[in-house]
Order: sequence, then C-alpha cells, then structure tokens
Amino acid sequence: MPDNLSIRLDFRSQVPIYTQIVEQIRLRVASGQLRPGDQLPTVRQLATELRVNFNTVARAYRQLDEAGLISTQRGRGTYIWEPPTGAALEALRREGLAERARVFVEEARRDGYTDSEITRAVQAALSGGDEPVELHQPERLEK
Amino acid sequence: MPDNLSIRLDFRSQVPIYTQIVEQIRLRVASGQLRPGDQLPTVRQLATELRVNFNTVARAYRQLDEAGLISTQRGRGTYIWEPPTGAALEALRREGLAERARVFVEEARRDGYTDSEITRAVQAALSGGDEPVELHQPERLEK
DNA sequence: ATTACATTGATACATTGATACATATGGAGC
DNA sequence: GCTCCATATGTATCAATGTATCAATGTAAT
Repeated sequence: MPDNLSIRLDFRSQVPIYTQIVEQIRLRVASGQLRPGDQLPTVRQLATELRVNFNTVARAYRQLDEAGLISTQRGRGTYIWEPPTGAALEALRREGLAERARVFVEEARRDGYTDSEITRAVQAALSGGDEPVELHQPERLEK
Repeated sequence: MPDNLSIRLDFRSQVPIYTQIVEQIRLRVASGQLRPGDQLPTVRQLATELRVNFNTVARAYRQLDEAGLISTQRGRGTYIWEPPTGAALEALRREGLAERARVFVEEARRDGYTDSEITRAVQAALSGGDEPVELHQPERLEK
C-alpha cells in the first residue's frame, strides 16, 4: 500500500474534510497514481497521518466504495477496485480537473488574489510552459 | 482550552454583545493571554458562561474568523490562529500566485488535460465558487 | 403609529470525534 | 490440522461542535 497519499487538507475550508479526501483519492485514481488492486492506507493510518478522526476517513472510504471506486472489506482493508472505463473515465477525469481547479482558486482567493489576477496567472502559466502552445514569440525559459 | 476567559459583558451597553466578545478576545490575543493554537471555549460553553445565546457567541467567533484571528472548524472547535510553520511556511513563501499557477498547470498537463480543458475548469471554478474574500485568511494547521 | 433594520434567541442540521462492536487474519500451543 | 486468542481492520451509534435559517425583540427613522 502507498505509504503516503500526500493528501493535503484545508481545515478552514468550507468543504468538509471527508469530501476533500474523497476528491483527492478520485484524482489519484483518475490520473493513474492509484491502480486497481492497490491497497489504500487503513482508516486509522490515514487518519493519523492527516490528524483527523478515523471516522472521517471511514466516511470518505464509504463514499468511494458506494461510487464503486474502491472496495472496503471489514477486517482486511481497502483496495482500489475496477479501472473506470469509457464515459465514466472521462467524467472522472473532468471531475478530477474540476476539483484541482477549485482548490487552486479557493486558496488563491483566500490569499487575497482577485479573479482577474488568477485568470492572468493561469494564462501566463499556460503560455509559459514548454508544452503544446504555439506562439509566435520566443519561448520563455524556466525561471 | 482556557476554562475561563473572564469576559465581562455590559448588557445595558449600546454596543452589541457579540462586538463586546469580539473586542475582548482581540485584547487577550494582543496581550498574549491567548496564544496561537489555544482552543477557545465552544460556542455553547462560552454562551452558558456569559448567559447569552450560543448564536451570539458563534457570531462573534465568525467575525474573528473572518478577520483571520481565529480558526473555527465545524465539529472540531475553535482555535487561535496559528501561523504556518516549517514546511508549510516554506511552501507558502515559495508559492506565490504565479508559482502555484505554474504547478497547477504543470500537473494538469502531465495528467493529460488539454490547455482548453484547464482554462475551462479554472473559469468554472471562478464562477462557481463564492465571491472572493478580501481578508487574508491563511490556511490553518491542525491543533 | 409604522416601517426598517440590527440584534438576539430557538430550532434543526451537517460535520467531526469518541466509544463500543463485528469481522478477518495470523500465530501459539496443542 | 485445529483451536484459541490477540490484533488489525472497517462499522455502527451517539455525543460534541459549529452553521444555517427563521422568529422574536428592541431601536431608530419616517
């Protein structure tokens, strides 16, 4: 099982802890960081790591279980279930990106940045990267 | 948590109860009587002590939270704001908006999202979420 | 007097925590 | 191999805590 899911919680956020956990695990499944058969940390392990009550983790696991993403087995542990396919996978990908965007925006806003500043920063990052952008201007160097 | 904040209320004053609570907690934080990480009495405890409705205390706590002085967490309690330390502080110092946007875009691209998908996701997050908060409310760490 | 607004109180609710429980695993002893 | 039991795992239930919503109250303006 992965020793560290590197889940980041924002205790001050309005979005509940268990939802944050759910979304971040979805994210890792959607991106392939977690693969079918992988064992997740036990509810108590993850709870200790995140400094949260294990019932909160259990609630997140139960939601993921009901969504068919993982398989929780009393006395044994929790495992990633089937790889989502087709439209489900596409939806999951979108949700994953949406969640990441939401977290990014929420943190930036809380730190006092305006919406237009955030938009500009993202556009700058998009055009600044070395990836699929085709600009007529010289590429920017890494900082 | 302190058993007694020794808050004195003047019920005949023109200044609202919740404002009196806010000001006296501000004072105790400023004077060091309340230190970062300290847990405040629960809204119900303090309300009983002061013989007011717990919603009044909750309102005071909410104002202090919005001012960044304390951190209220549903189901957990209320704590004096603790500035981030160690790795979290380092991350905050390093991660300006531009840096965070760069990381966000980089990770999304690595997971196969297209630039237009990323742009749409950010716009959706910007329009979907709450309006920006103008006060500085940095992330709170666990108690 | 009437209206509008701010403040406080009452009630229901969502989230998190504490505790006890049910189930599965693995080893000790036989 | 089998039994027993300690341990590890997820589950169920209730308590504790802050939040949302609306009603009641008081105060000022018209």
